[in-house]
Amino acid sequence: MSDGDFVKEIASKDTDFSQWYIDVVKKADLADYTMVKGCMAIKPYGYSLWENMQQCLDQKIKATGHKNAYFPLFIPESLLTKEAEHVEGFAPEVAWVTHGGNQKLEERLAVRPTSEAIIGSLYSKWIHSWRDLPVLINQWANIVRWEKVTRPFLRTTEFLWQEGHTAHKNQQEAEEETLKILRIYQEYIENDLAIPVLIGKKSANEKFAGAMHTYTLEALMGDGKILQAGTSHNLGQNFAKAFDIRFLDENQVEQYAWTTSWGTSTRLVGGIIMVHGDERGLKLPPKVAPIQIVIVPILFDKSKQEVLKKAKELTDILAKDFRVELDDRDAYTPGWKFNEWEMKGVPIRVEIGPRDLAKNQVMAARRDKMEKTIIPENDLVLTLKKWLEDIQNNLYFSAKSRLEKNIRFAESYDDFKDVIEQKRGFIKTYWCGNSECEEQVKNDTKATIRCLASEKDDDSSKGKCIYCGKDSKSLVYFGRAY
RNA sequence: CGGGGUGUAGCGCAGUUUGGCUAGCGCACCUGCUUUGGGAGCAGGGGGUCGGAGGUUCAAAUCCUCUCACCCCGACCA
Repeated sequence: MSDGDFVKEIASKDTDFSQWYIDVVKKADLADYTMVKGCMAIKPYGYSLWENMQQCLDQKIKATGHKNAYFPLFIPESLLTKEAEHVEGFAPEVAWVTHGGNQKLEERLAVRPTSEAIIGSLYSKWIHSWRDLPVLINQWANIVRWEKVTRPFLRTTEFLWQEGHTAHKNQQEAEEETLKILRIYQEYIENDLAIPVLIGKKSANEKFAGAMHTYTLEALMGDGKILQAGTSHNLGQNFAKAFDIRFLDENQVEQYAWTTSWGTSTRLVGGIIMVHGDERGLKLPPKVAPIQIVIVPILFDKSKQEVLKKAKELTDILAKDFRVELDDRDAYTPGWKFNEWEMKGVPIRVEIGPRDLAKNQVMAARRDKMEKTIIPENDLVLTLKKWLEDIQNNLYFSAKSRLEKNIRFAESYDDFKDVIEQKRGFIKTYWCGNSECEEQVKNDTKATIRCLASEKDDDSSKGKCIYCGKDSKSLVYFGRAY
């Protein structure tokens, strides 16, 4: 039997990836469209997934000495415009508040597209001495960016994220922070979300507006396109100078602080869908799945009461170790439920019916491999625990092997264009460091430099630029990005 | 902003060319009975005024004018 026999509600992943993506978002009950373009409602199942993701990352952020805080949604125009490169980068996508009630405001207010400006202006009040540093703050917040093309989770007008903002007493400490966060992000995205990433520095064209440099994590999606999964910026003293964040150091010398900022967003929900999903729908990594195990009782008239009773007992037992749900809805047949929970990506399904009752066993099915196995009741908790770990690893390693197969080396620009047209994925190649070459490649192929693989004096950087043929400064990864 | 397309029930669509009975179908929804180990069956039922405004006509989902929204391609773009 082919998948087509089962999948009645979602488009084919192979032939129509973007429709498949939209279908999964809607049918798995993650989110819904609203009256405002680009603004989605995140439904309970999707939000629960986000909450689990938040929790995983929040723990890691806090474990490294950062504290959460909250800053305002509105940023006065005069504040936003203080860092020139920053404004220029964000101006086209800022939403403005011009009226309070019926009264026109003296100065219009930006709805934050990111919070460097508002936080920078406050840090200037809070930081006076080297003893005040470092300041290590993170906030979970919503952000608005007026994008022309929007897609649920991947690029929405309003989205949820965390943004860290830190201030340090010297360049080195700021750089260490930037890299520490990069590693935390990598751990979170690879271990918790099971999404393998390539990490590295951004080119000047692609770095954050106003940053000294940006580190990024780049992930391969199911259609060969690349998703930027998170970024960590070393802002140097640019923002400290713009927002006047100064302190007296140990030697009584006045200095500007060195700041960093870093963020990951609900976009990663889109990443989870596009990395792990298949023809049947979502496939969720156990560590963040809202429901890890669903129990479907198989009900016949004669045995209904006993089976339900047993199913409830099992649910209570499993609830001590897992996020578990009993699906005792009467209106749907087991087959219908199987398909629905598969679409929603629940890692493990446990079936219990009269046959199992008699033998003190259950039937269990894994979403990742679509295998059904009988498990004796006595072994249940241990087996399921092992399965969840297994599924988590399996998702990661299959994604990892897909990633590795989709990093290709391009010898010539013709090769490069062929690969981008036909296979996509990452292309590893040399680059001279000139923005114009990067720009030309983008115009020709829509591919951009996702990140640098190595730089300058490193031997591995030596080669000829893929576009102009001159000596290269860097080995880089190109790809078409979301 | 340029080119193309689509708006009829929650979703997907037919009907529009050639105006005419109470605007129809599938899925979903509600009620009841029978069912339930891979998307159940039968019976009954609720829901739309045809994107909006104006016009032509005895009569408009259908023809005309204007307008709005959305989608695709291009341009733009963390």
